[in-house]
Amino acid sequence: MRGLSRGDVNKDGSTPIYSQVEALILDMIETGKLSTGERAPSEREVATSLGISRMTARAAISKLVSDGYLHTVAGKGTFVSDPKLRQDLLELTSFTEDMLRRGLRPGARLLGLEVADQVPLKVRRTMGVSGDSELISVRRLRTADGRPMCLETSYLPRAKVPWLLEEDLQSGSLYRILESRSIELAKAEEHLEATLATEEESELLTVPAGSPALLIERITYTDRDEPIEYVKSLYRGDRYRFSAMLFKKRKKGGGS
Amino acid sequence: MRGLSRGDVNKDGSTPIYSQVEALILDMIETGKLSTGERAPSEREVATSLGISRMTARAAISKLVSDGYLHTVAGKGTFVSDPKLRQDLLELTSFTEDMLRRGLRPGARLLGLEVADQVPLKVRRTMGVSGDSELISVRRLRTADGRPMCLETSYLPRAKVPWLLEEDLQSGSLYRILESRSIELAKAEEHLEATLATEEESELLTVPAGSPALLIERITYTDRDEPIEYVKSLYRGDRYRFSAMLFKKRKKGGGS
DNA sequence: AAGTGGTCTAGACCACATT
DNA sequence: ATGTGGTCTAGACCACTTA
Repeated sequence: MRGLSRGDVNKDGSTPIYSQVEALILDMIETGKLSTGERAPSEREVATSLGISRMTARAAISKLVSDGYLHTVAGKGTFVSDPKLRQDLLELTSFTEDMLRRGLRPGARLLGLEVADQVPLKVRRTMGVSGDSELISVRRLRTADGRPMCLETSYLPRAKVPWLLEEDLQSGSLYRILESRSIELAKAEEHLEATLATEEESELLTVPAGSPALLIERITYTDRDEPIEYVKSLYRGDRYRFSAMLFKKRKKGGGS
Repeated sequence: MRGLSRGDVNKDGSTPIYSQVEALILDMIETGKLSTGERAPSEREVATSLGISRMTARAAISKLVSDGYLHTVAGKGTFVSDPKLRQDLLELTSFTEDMLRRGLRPGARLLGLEVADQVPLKVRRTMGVSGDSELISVRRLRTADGRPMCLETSYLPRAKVPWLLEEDLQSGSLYRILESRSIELAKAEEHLEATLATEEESELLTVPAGSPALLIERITYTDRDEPIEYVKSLYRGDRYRFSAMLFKKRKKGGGS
């Protein structure tokens, strides 16, 4: 299989070999050297042509399978999946990343940044704090291409982000700020429901009162499973669409 | 670590060892033998106590990690994740399963089952058919505990499910019917948006006209990446909430 | 120093597909 | 008969954390 040769992987570098292989195959897919439905090089081909172990090649391919780029058929081979099935659905992103991905220019108008002293019980419980003044709240009107997209209220634990009150939340992405402080976000639980914008909300979002809106509640966790952020976002129903990829779980007991 | 001994795995059976190990550890978590935040047995412990290779033990643990039951910390160990983070979010389920999981009794009222001859272009394209009469449409009012929950319109390729017109879609789950015919569903792409119920829709859903509703579009694929179903569902905004778990992807090349 | 997860090797046998 | 993915082994070295 042309395109894969021993020189393509660096065994001494700090980057794991399987990650390099993953990037190599991904590149072949994205540049069209491998097209949809086509058979990808087999595990053994990848292993021998790159001079690595089959298990290492397999690790790379497995990752691409779980990310939706490839799918395997036992006895036949590994095939390139339909691009529709490998869209970056269900990836945890910031509003900023989300908008950029949609081809829109993200923006923010800061409505409030303060130590919160009247936090709903539900939020306090979720964030694992008991008293008042333990959370910082950020309220922002998020814009896309300059026009209102959603109304966002975040709560973060003061103990973990005491420096937040000094940050510039007008322009920057909150998630990028957190990462620059070595707070690694790992996953988030989201709940979505359809609702109507109240009078105040519709005014800020510049839509008629009673317009449909998508209410998204998100609890973000760090790589140590600690809740780091509770966000309630109200998106304009006419401008926003949420996408996700759902997977079927295997049955227990070897049935399937 | 008590609870894991050589007799617990069957090396001759048809069930892979790592699946058995996965089930064993999962059981320890669900029965409380391992509680939230506690350290799970290490890869080497599992391997030696069960008399298997470390790589096999690791395969089982990796699966549980990717399913959200455990999380690893390099150099420290593997820990049991918060139950909130391992809820079955983002799993592909039928309406029937979904309702049962929410503790509601699912039901259906068949509104239409026919060969569809006026299918929107978008649906035809998605399903990969060109002409008319190649899709079967199913329109049902779905109920939960006897009260209307959503209005569901499905399109399936006639060529793949010619027997569908004879099926009982009043009581049974469509997905269970497909599975009984050896059609394995693997994943689905979903798009959600907030909207308002039209007059006809609100009447069927027994809500006031102009009520908020969650519009869900789903395209379901088989394990061979073939689209098998296109569904448009309109859920009552006051009764339904969609949940998902989002994960952060790793950065490439150590740039971060 | 000892234990942990992260990575990697060089083999092996199996069931299944294709030729 | 050959090639494929699926599974499994019995080692190995590394960076990291904890004691």
